[in-house]
Amino acid sequence: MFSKACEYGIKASTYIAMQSLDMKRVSLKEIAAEIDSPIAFTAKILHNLAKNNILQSVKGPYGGFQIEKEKIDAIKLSHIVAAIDGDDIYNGCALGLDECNAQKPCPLHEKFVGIRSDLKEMLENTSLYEVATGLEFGLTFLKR
Amino acid sequence: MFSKACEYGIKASTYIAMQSLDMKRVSLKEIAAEIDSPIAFTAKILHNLAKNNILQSVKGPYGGFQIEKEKIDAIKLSHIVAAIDGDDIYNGCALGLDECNAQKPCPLHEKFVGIRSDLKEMLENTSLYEVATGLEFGLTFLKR
DNA sequence: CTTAATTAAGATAATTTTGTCCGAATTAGA
DNA sequence: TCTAATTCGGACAAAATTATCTTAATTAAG
Repeated sequence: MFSKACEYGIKASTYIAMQSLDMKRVSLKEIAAEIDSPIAFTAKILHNLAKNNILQSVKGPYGGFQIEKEKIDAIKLSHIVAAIDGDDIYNGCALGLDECNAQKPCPLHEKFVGIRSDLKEMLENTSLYEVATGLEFGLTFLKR
Repeated sequence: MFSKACEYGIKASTYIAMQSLDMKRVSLKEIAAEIDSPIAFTAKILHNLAKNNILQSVKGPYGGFQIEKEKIDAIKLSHIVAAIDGDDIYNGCALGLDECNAQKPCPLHEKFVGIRSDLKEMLENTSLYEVATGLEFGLTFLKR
């Protein structure tokens, strides 16, 4: 479904958001430990998300990653996925055709219309706030 | 969504089914040309599907691939996907957790329950017959 | 100003997926 | 039986993804 990079990106963003709601900036090392991901690979993903204005990085001692509190509700899963994997997951053809639409559909096109739009809608309507609070309340988990 | 191998597998099976409905056996070369796939890679995928009893291969001159006419309606997309990609697409965790369920869910678990079950149901209920006839009637396409 | 903690950035490596090549096995037909 | 057409099977290669390593840049604090 998602690439490994995207999975890490979503998990990291969720953890950073949770800590940012509590005014805490978190280090790369802490993030990687919390989401069980390779440190250097995670660094690149976070760098990418920072470039895409989804989170902020701060260098130096006491540095780390954070998300502006006011943005946590505005950032949707679709933003993170688009930054890392692009929009193929909900806009691309299930069979990989370059041109696949109602006019010239692949054999699975109609079958995927509903599934893809449900997925797109879910990603566009699910905020980082929502997933981060579930984590904070101990209702959801990032490891195991 | 699907791996490249799985995309080729679905397209090839659809084309073979369409020709088998017309009592025609088709060669690897013809299949690869019709679905626009690399020949040798396609051979391995078809070999796998043959081992999994989804289609039949016949060696020698006038050999090629075919699907028993009576099985075309019984073969579902889920069988092809399971043989090539496994069942992760509808049974796995969206964030890659080994253990992710209602008792110990990842932050996206609930969000994906509906999407995954829709996808599973669709793959389990869509027969090769259905997709092959759409292709035969010129309603759907395997290239471009 | 110096030091230490941290992210940035790029080179490199490992792994997985995708793709190619070639000889072996099979088989229909001359 | 011989030949040619085909799949089979395994080794190999290329590309993409995932992961690691090293050095540079930045910055807080003493």
